[in-house]
Amino acid sequence: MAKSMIVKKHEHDAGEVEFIHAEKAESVRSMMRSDDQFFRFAEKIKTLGDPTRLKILFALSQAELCVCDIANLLCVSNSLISHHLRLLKTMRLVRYRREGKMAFYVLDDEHIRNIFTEGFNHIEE
Amino acid sequence: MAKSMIVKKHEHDAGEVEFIHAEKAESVRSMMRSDDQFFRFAEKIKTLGDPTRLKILFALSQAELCVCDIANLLCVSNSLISHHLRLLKTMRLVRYRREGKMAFYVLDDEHIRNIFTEGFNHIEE
DNA sequence: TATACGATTGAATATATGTTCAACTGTTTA
DNA sequence: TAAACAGTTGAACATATATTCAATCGTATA
Repeated sequence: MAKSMIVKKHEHDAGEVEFIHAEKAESVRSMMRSDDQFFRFAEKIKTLGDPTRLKILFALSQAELCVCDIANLLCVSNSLISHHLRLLKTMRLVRYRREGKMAFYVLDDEHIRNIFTEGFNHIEE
Repeated sequence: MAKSMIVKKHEHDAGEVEFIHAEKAESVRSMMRSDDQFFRFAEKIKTLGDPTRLKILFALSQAELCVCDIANLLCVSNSLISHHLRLLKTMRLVRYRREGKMAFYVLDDEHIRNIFTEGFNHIEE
């Protein structure tokens, strides 16, 4: 109903953080990992959170493929595949080998291979 | 060295897609899942690809907590937690229960609980 | 009943991210 | 040696996403 009325916050001693359920919350706090660990973990997961990259990884879990064939397979540009492969390479999820003017990529992460071979929609993260 | 010279593309019969390594590529193509499956899978993974949500899920894997305590625990606003919880609820990763003016949330996904209890940095997706 | 409080919501913002495009590299081959 | 080709790169763009802020809801309480 009414809004923006005068507000007089309940003054609380210091600037200390107050939990409503102190015991439980403190116990959880003691289990918490560092910000950095959560951040890095999230970065790794993000790498997998894109349909195009998932397709690439799935394809590379089936066979060693050159950039060109991956692009045709997914019906997208060479350039796009190359961009994604760079990221996947940085994250050490794929490995590559040069042969003449071609570059052959393979999946280089057994955990991801398992996700795909173990049914895909079955485990589903 | 030089650039933008006249280009005469090698004309190839029809508009058919051509693989460089036809046999391998066709075999991989036959294993491919639908766009929709990749898309939905990626959506689920994306939900986990954020540090704040990971922290929330980890906290809720340790105990049932109210929004307010989660916010204090992570040193972020109530509002932010609420936004994230809505998404997590939509994705059926958390469950909640109302009690008076408070809402208590818990983790509602055993697979995620395993990821956390099995070492966190050990499996690391 | 008016105020406080926990929680939710929507709009606004800033930033991150996927995709496209054009230019370029290095290798092959005609 | 010049053209074709596989692949890479950086800038530009559009969209998605996380976070903030102010307003609001419903419940409790002084």
